[in-house]
Amino acid sequence: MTASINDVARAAGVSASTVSRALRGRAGVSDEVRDRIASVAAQLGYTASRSASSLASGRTFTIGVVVPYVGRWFFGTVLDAAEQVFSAAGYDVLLYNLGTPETRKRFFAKLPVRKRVDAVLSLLIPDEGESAALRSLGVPLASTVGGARPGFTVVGIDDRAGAESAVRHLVNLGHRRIGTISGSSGPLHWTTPIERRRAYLDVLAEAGIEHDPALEADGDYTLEGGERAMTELLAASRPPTAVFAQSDEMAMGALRALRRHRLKVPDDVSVVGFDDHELADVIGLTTVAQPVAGQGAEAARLLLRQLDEPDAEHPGHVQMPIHLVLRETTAPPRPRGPQ
Amino acid sequence: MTASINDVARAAGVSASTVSRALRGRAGVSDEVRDRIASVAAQLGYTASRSASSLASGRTFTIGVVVPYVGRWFFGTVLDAAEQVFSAAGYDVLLYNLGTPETRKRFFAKLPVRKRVDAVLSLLIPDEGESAALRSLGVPLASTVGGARPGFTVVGIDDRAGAESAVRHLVNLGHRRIGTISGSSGPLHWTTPIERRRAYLDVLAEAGIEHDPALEADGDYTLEGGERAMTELLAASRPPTAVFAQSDEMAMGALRALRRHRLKVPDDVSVVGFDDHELADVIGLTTVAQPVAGQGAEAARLLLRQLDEPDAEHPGHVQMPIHLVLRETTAPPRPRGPQ
DNA sequence: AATATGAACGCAAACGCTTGCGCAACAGCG
DNA sequence: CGCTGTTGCGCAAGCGTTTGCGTTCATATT
Repeated sequence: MTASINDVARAAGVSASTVSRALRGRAGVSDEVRDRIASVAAQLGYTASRSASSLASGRTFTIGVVVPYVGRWFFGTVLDAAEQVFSAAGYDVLLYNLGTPETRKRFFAKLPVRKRVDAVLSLLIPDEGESAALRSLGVPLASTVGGARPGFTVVGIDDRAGAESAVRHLVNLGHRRIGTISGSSGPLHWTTPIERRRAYLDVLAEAGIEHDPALEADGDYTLEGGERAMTELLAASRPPTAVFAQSDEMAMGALRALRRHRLKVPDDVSVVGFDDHELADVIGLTTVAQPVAGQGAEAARLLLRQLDEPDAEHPGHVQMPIHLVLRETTAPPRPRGPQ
Repeated sequence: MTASINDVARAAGVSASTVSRALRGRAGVSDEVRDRIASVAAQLGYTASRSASSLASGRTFTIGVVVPYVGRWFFGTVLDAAEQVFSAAGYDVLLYNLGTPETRKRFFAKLPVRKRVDAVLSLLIPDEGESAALRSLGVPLASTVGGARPGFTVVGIDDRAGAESAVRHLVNLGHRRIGTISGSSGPLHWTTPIERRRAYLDVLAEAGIEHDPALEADGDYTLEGGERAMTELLAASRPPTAVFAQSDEMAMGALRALRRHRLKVPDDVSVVGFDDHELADVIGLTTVAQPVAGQGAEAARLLLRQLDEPDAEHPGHVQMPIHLVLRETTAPPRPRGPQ
């Protein structure tokens, strides 16, 4: 069918080993022979079979990337950036999309990446068992979400500081009834929602505002969840004048709910998000910006470095910068009548 | 390191061939032995090496998916849906993100998928040479974009009809100066922008409206491009009262531009998009809805069917339904003074 | 009872590479 | 001129599966 290494060897009048060495830039081949082999290979349209070469060498030149939802902006963007780094370095990307609990379970049970990848980049936070499963692969691991984890290189942001700046912004504007839409649900062992919520509580306490449980709702990190959560908050006996949504997509859901309730943003309710979604600017959403693509690229680079220098010292946790972006969904609370 | 088929064979007291047959459900193994092998394999945590098995069998159980930009909503969503179908069927997905001309060129020059995949799903429109390269792989091909192409199973929508319904909607509202933001740029041999533009021209003609070239601008299928294009249109001597943006992301860019110009939507300008982006609903964008995830899933299914029954008859082109979704960015034109 | 039939399993040859080792040939050295 | 190194290349043994074919043994057939 397609040309094999022996076809090339025969056509070039050398042995298969020389072809192998020549094409991969290994030493021990004269320039003349190397050129000849290269041209013959090109002419025959020869590409080494990845299966055969990885079987023989143990290297797969493939990176496994596991993602909760490729379709969501955050993950898509991280993946995009990471893929570019990997493919530029000659690695292929094997994608595992683990949206549902079943697919996730099946993935970690069968571990289809075993013997198939040189490293794994996880865009989801594995629980203890899942972490152990990944570690059992014996390859470098990285993650772009959550906090530091043994065996993983994780590049992330300071969730606490980011959330603090968001809530503090609302406090500084004069808000006292500040709600939050969190994303804590699901079986994810995710430090992110914990950190962000903690920051919310801390800033409130620091400002001397009493915490009202009726002002917290779960938005499941989705648009629809954000909408539901906002609706819940509005149903409180004393609804909030400002809301910190712990992701932009939930913030957008909140905006939708507010629109349905004929409430004006920011006049009636202020909203601040988290992520700086690509569309946050379009809708004028005030939010905490994090370098999403940057984290994907950085994680990919760190992984590659580990593959290149397995014995060197490698950072276990790097933090990327964040900053608050002021747009048009936050303003001082509407002056009230007799308070 | 990790267990091989011989370890399992030894532990189960059978030959490697029997293990192979047993684990893959092939005939010729008694139930008793099959069970024993299964339990031994589970105990040893054995997974067959994909490299070895595909080298021996010629099957890779891997699908190559090539995407222009994973980060963009449309492609991310298609990919998500397709991946689910593939992984449910036991196939892995090898992702190629071909955002830049260089990566794209390199991909088609080296064809890293050669001997690595059983089929290819392309979310970009290959030109003639690229199509030929893909066909040379000798595996089933599918695509979710553009029109019918020889050698490909393509699942798409009726772009012409969709665009017509969008423009006709604007006409019916009473608009006469209708602009369009197209996405024709780039070296993509893409029928989509051609079809959508054609529809735009046809409907104008059908309504007896003279075509004004100043009301066409290129938005490059991006948010920023849409914004630029809208700004251009507004600079026309007689700016449009309505705009048909040929994708939702460009429509969102247009909305941003309009906001910057302090123009009200839909009071001053109506906007209709195309795609029904997940956030279209949030911002109330009137648009032509197409089943994005549906197309990805359908294409994946068709590809799998071709792998299962290579000799059967397979459809070359399937069309999915579309419909106009009315929201809040379109309205009759503001009554003018002496016209 | 002899033979054909089929099921269950093992043998061994691929599959297409990589790589340690060996062997020339040649250069540099004293 | 012999000796040690170096360079360029081929040999052959893997890497871990799959699969065609052969063998054995129990069962069915005449």
